[in-house]
Parts: sequence; C-alpha cells; structure tokens
Amino acid sequence: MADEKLTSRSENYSEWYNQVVLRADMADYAPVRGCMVVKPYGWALWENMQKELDRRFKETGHVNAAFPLLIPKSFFEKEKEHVEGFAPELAVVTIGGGQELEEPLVVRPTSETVIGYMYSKWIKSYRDLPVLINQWANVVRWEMRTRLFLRTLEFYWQEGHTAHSSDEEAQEETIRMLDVYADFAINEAAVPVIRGIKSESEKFAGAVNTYSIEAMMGDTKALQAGTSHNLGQNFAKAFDIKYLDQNNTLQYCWTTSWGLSTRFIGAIIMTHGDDNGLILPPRLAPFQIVIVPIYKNDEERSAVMEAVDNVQKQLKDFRVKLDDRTEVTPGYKYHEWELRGVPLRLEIGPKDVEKGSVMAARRDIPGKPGKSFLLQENLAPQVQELLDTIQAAMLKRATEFRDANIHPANSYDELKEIIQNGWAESWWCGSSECERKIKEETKATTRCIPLDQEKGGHGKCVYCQSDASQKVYFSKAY
RNA sequence: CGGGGUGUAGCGCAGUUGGUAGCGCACCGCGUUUGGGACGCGGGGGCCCGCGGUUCGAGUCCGCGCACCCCGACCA
Repeated sequence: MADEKLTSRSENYSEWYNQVVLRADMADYAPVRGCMVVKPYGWALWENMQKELDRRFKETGHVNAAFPLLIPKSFFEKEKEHVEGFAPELAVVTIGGGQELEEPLVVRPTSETVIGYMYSKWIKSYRDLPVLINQWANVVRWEMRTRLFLRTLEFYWQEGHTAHSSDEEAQEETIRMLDVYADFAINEAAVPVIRGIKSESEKFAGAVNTYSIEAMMGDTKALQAGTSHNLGQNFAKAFDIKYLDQNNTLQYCWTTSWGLSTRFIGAIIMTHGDDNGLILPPRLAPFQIVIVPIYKNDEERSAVMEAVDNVQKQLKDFRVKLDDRTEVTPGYKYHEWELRGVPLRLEIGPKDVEKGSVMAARRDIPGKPGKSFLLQENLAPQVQELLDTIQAAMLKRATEFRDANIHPANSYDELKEIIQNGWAESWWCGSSECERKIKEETKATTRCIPLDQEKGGHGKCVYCQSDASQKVYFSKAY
C-alpha cells in the first residue's frame, strides 16, 4: 500500500491530496464517475465526527429522523430560487419496476422540499413549534468536476431542518447551529474556522441568509466547511407550512436548515496534513495510538509482548491499534502509520522492557524532536496529556498558519497580489457587481462577511471605492 | 461542456521497422531479518478498454466509441 514517497505539497498540492486519501486507505474510486467508496478507515473518522456532532445536536434539543431518498420532481418547482439553484445538478429517476413513471422522482440533493411537505402536514398550532429535526443521510448532486471527499456526486452529511414561530427564533437557531459547527471544528477537529455570512451570490438557493464556517487549507485556498441557512418564510410559503398562533391567526412558519458533510474530512486532511501524509486530530482519529513492538528473537519477543500486553491493558480507554505484523519491519510501520495520520506512536522494544519505558513519537512533530520516553507505570495519564498537547498544538499551528496568510487589502492591486497566496480582508460595498468583477478578473470569490468584526466601521470598497460598512474575505476556494 | 492526458498483471510502467507480452512493487511458499521504508531463493497471476478496418499476422497502424484522471466554467 504505502511503498513509495508521497508527492510533496509544494510540488503538486492536489496530487498530494489524492495520494494521501488513497494511500491512507480513507477512500477509493467507485465504478461510476465522481463517486467514491468510503473505506473503513475513512468511515471510522466520519463516525467519530458524527458522534461529536450528534451529541451537540441532541444537547441543543434536536432529534433525528429519516426522510425518503426519492422526491417528486414537482417539489423542486415550488420554490423559485431553489429550482434554479438545483435543477442543473439533479439526478432523476424516470423508470421504476420497468415502467415509465407518471412523475419523475429526484434523488435528493438536499431535503428542504420533502421535509417542508411533511412539516405542512404535521404543524397545525404554535404548540407544535418549534420542530427541531436532523437527519443523517446521503445526497446526490450531479457535479461537473469531482474530487475525493471535497466534491463527489454522492456524499454523506447531516441536514438539520427546523420550523419556528418567529423570525427572531429562526435567526437564533441559525446562529446557534453555526456556533455548534464552529465549536466542533475548532475543539474536535482542530480546524480553526471563521464564522460569517455569505454574500447574495454565494448563499443557498432559496435562503434569506446563509452563514458558513470557512477554513483555510494548506495551500491557502478556502473551504466552506459547514453552512447554516435562515430560510425565512420562503419554504413555508412554497410548502404551505402554517400554524395557528395564540390569537387564532394563521401564520407561516419560519424555517432553517443547516448541514455539514463528508467534505469536512477533506478539510481535516488539508488543514493538518504534511509531506509525510495525514495528521489526524487525537479527538477524532480512528486510532489515537499505534503500538509497534520491536524484537530480534523469540526470547525478546515474549518479553516485549508481555510489556505490550500490559500497556494495552492500561490504555483500554483509548483507541489503540497494535501493529503486530511480522512480515514488515518497524521502519515500514512507522512510515505507514505516519502516512495514515495516527497522532501518537508507542514503540516498545527490549530497551523499554529493561527500563520499564516506552518510546512515544508525536505525529505532529516529525523525527527526533517529537520523540520522548514515557514510563510504563501509570501510563494512561501520561498518554492523555500527550494527546491533549498534540490536539492543542495542531489547533495552534493551523491558527497561526491561517492568520499569517490573511492580509488586509487596501487597494485592488493589493488584493490581486494577496489572493495569489492567501486571503484578502477588505472593505466591500456589498454590490454583487463588484463581487462578480473581482471573481472574473482574479478567480477570487467572497468567502464570508465575518461576524466578528467591529460594528460601525467604514471604509472604501476595494473595487469601486464607494463607501463600505463591512469587511469581507476574498480568496480562491475549493 | 471546452482544453490536456491516460487506458497492457492488484498498483506503477516498458513494449523497437507489425512476428504472438515483459520489468519493478504488491501477492503466495521457504529461510534469514526486525529501534526509521530488509534480503535470498522459488512461485502464481494477462480477452493488452471496446467495436470495426488494414494485414499472412495487430498491444503496436487507421477509424469510431467508451471510461477515467488533470486544468477551466458550475457547486457543499
């Protein structure tokens, strides 16, 4: 599997990315163009992500359900912007059981429509609100160009869909879930993200407002890592989601939707990976620790394996992989597990048996500087501390990298220069026209208008020089 | 959908003027190895992407398809 040197990131970043995904055994290409198989190692990472997200959803009052894969095509015509946004990338089923269907069925690209339909049946009274449902699902979007995890025809995600009795409550929910995503990204994945609001042209088809968390990848391009939409009453009106309020007046609901997908795996890979391969954050890594036993003969073997056994017992509350293969050498194993991003490696050999130690090697600090001896005695707390240190160091490094590559652009010339290798932070008048021109001329798009900027500021639009009251990030993006 | 590239063993590739397919890695067996990608010996594995041509003979030459990858436009 892992036999030759990886293409370096500076040599060819996308080649590096593809090789890492394939050789780390995260995923493989499927027989259909643009589709992927998520292999057990990749799926284990996704499961850990799901667990952390799901916990947060439940803590904020949401419940899970499952809605159907097939949606009547006519549903997509009910909300004007939604149909315009999604029509080009729908997969449509026209034959079922050998018969031409009376109405074609769309394989869901997202579930606002069918969930809206169901909500209209379920919601009658203000007492039914809010409805706070999430589903874990796969969706299909017929994309032109695909890349493993980042953009595949089919992908896995969660989509939350909520209905509320007021605009304020829907807006609170939208921000609440954006914050959940940011908390997950920063504290579980060690991916520093910026919370912001999307421009008109970048927002979700059919939303009033779209918020996103934006992350910077290792090549300084931006990746939208999660989104939260305030749908206002657009879908409620399209799908007739109404309730009677306390005054017996019929009202349309206010709805939201929010999603985070397997794309985020791509964010983790490109935020942390180095020229030796993946570096996975300890809190999400399928294996937090890999143990490599080392011995020369049977005598050493039995002594070493006894120590390994003892270590394994002490670390039973961690996700541990014992690599006891005899057909490959320790050196081979080091390279392989580094490629696969295991945060901490424990080497146990004759010297350790003698000294009651284990050699610990940090994945985030390659080579000698990342190595240290731990005592076999009372090992668990030492390992926990190391993993915490690694997690924190990863977040710190990624944050510093991001901040070092965001620069204020005071002029259009500066912006053009900055976006060659970073994000430009600049004043923007808010007009789609300036945005479009910049995109045409530089390939950079607005990523988001960051929520964390001082209110009441003002400057001149980086493109048209007219008055601007907000700052925005421009960059190339995935 | 435009531009570029590639289809030969699981993977990466070679294959001369057209003569009936090979190398490295991986895999299997045996032995020696094992603290940063070990080695020796012996094995198994092929509708050369598909369909038509040309030819005594096609992996090779000529059409026409198809698929995948990369770069753009579109998008989470």
